[in-house]
Amino acid sequence: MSLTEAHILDNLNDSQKRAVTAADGPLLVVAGPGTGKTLTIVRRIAWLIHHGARPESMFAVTFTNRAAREMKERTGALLGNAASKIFIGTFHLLGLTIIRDGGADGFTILSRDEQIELLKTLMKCPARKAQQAAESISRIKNFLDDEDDGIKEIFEAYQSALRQKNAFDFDDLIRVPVEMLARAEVARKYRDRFTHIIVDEYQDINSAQYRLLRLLAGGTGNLCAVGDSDQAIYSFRGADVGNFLNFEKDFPDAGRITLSKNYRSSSVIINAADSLIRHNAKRIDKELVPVCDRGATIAVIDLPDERAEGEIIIREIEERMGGTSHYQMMQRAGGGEQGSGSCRFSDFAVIFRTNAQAKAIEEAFLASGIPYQVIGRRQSMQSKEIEETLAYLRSLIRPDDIVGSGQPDPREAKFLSAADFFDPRADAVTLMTLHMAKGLEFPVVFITGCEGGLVPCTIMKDGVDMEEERRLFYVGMTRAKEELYLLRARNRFLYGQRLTQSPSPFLKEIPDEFLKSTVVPDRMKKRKEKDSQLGLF
DNA sequence: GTGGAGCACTTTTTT
DNA sequence: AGTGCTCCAC
Repeated sequence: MSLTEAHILDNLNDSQKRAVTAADGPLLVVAGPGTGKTLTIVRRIAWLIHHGARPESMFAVTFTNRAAREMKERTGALLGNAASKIFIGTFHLLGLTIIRDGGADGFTILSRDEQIELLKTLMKCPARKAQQAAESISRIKNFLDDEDDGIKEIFEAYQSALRQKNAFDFDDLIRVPVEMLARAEVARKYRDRFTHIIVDEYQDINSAQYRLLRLLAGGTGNLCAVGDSDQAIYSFRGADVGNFLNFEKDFPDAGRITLSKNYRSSSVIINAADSLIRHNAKRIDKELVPVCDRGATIAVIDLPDERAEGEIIIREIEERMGGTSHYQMMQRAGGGEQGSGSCRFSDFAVIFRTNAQAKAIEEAFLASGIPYQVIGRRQSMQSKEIEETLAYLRSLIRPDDIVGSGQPDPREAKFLSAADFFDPRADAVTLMTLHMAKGLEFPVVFITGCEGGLVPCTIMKDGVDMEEERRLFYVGMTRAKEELYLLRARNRFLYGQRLTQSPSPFLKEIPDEFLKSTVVPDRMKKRKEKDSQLGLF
């Protein structure tokens, strides 16, 4: 291997180097936003191999295909051939591999929709009820809830239907391996096989994933958990930050390394976000040190309503792009690529708490002609197209294209979601929820709906976890590299109601020195204007 | 099997 | 408000 130690450590800062070269044993890498987490993981893999670990003996797991793909590509770029022998994939793909390895054969995997369809038939009930049942079953299979009387009968019926069909659902891909590994000889086999384990986004693992990891890491304890308690935003689907916070109790001889240097954002953005997140109690305290310049002050804009919110976003984008007319000229001239400045539409992102907010923003974009893409959920206008495209792509895609040459299987196409087809190279403004924004970065970010009721999101439910909501806002803020806008409407139409909105309480947690507030007054009603003019005569 | 009236619902979502 | 679903009538 031509790779030298110097190559592997090239361009790393001190803490990154320490994480890369840390000795065997449990290791917690606390990696704040923009601190070079993936770089560090990839280099650590290279380091371990350089120091004698066999590629087949390690695996790195992520939650999403997107993250797995990136890690795979970067590992491949660094290590070449050896990289293909390392298991790099999602938790579910790891589980699938273990199940198949155990001799199971010819089974199918039920998609979410197929699962609900099956439950509808079994329960002879409307889709809604079936969906609720699917959720309960999912929670049981992830060891989040006990199997209580209410669900027991349905659960049994569902399980026997799966057996009959020789099928597994998504949750089985974790649960079944956990059960397989309960047998000592099976556990031993995998512990012998996998001597080095790396887990990305450890703060987001749920109970089932935790059990699987404990079983696999039981031998050497060579578990490297990478994550950030401040970016735990999936508790609503069973993720438990507690696993991250308790890592050093779980593995008493664990080392801890904190990556503090932020290479992504201006110091204003980093210091503001850091001040905010320090209001959380359930976290591993860490410093976040900006490497970039101070940058622009964060714009807090107080607007009359959600329409004005859309309009001001358009105005700010057009200003930076040199005006719409310029953009249209470029298009007509067939130039296409980008404007004369350094700005592209893909430099901008609009982020919101709820999908319902997308509508007003989309309308503003449609009226302006600025290209945009909404990522994530079943969105209004694009949903059908996306679904159709997805179905088409799923039918075409060879799985080995997705997961690499290691584990080809036609089933793996089921693991694709809409988010996997988000094209970061498309020159369009990206609209998405705070959840979907995690892991991404943009030069200019607009966070809309910075209002009580939405951030934190309390309109639908009380007893909301304030710390998780604060983390979400933190994730949103730290997506911005250069400029950050925090937009709030005084008046908002939401779920059939016009609401008077107060500013988000989180805004007060950011020191004034980082903010510049602007108030846009209510638009004058045309009629009123006329009336007052007439009144003059 | 289809079309329309009425009804319930509306945070976040990967695999 | 708007949608998506159910259920009933034909």
